[in-house]
Amino acid sequence: MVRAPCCEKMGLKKGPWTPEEDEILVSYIRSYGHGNWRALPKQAGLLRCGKSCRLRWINYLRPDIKRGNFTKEEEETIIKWHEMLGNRWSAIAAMLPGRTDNEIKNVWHTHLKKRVNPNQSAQNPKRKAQSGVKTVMEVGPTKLQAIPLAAHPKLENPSQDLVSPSQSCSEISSSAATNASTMTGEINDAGIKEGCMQSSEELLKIDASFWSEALSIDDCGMPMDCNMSAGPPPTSLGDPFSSSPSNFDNDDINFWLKVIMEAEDFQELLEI
DNA sequence: AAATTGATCAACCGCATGTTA
DNA sequence: GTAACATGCGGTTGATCAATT
Repeated sequence: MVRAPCCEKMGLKKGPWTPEEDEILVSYIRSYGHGNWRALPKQAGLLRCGKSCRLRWINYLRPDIKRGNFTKEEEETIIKWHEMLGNRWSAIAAMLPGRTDNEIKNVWHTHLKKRVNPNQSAQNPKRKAQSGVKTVMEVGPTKLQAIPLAAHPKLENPSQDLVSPSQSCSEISSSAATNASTMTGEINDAGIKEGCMQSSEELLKIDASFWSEALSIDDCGMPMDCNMSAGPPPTSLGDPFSSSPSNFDNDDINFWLKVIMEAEDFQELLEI
């Protein structure tokens, strides 16, 4: 694969954004959206690379960004999910609507990791493999595959649906936040496309990006359109499912997510 | 008051992966 | 099947500010 040419060569600006630049970016995206980040700065008249624009928008200018200190609940949520997912900041961010992966990453490195490992320096991801500490996602695909399907709730109650497949993403975002903060609530299907999940084995191949994508709002700060009756989302926003056809069933997803989220720790998962 | 140290966080970088032609 | 391009992610850096000496 050939990398895209580096944008700095073109004499583009780097460093902190000025209020003027912010205004230009915001007003452009409000008017035209961001079909193509690479083309956006040129069209908007910004001397920035698309990557920089995207980052600025996502981490700072998006209308739904939540400002201010993290609450106790949010911090607990981060700790809990970090325990399970490792440094999958975008996936963790999906559990905290209004918070960005960058922000969460910063909070983790500045506050939370000290709280979790007071005697240790940060768990260096490059050393993670050596440490013997594995996250659910790392171990899951091998261990969790052994979970007997007989435990599947669908077999006991085929009509049990935890959430309507047509539930809007905004509802999903808020309920995801609730679930994430309590870590024990009912798990919804996070807007998963109806009928696209068919086998629980397939689910176990799932990566944390699923959490992020399925629960996330889009880059414009607007909830991604998960209501299938409304048709596919604009191609510019990307459809996490269209390019990677999955064969999962909503109940499978519900079940395994619930198992994972309700487990006190990973050991508990292994014992299931 | 000045210098030093530590904490914070916005922004950048490189890479992986997905998409398109 | 492959090259070119677009996007997203996680790690890291550096500027800034506050606290301490």
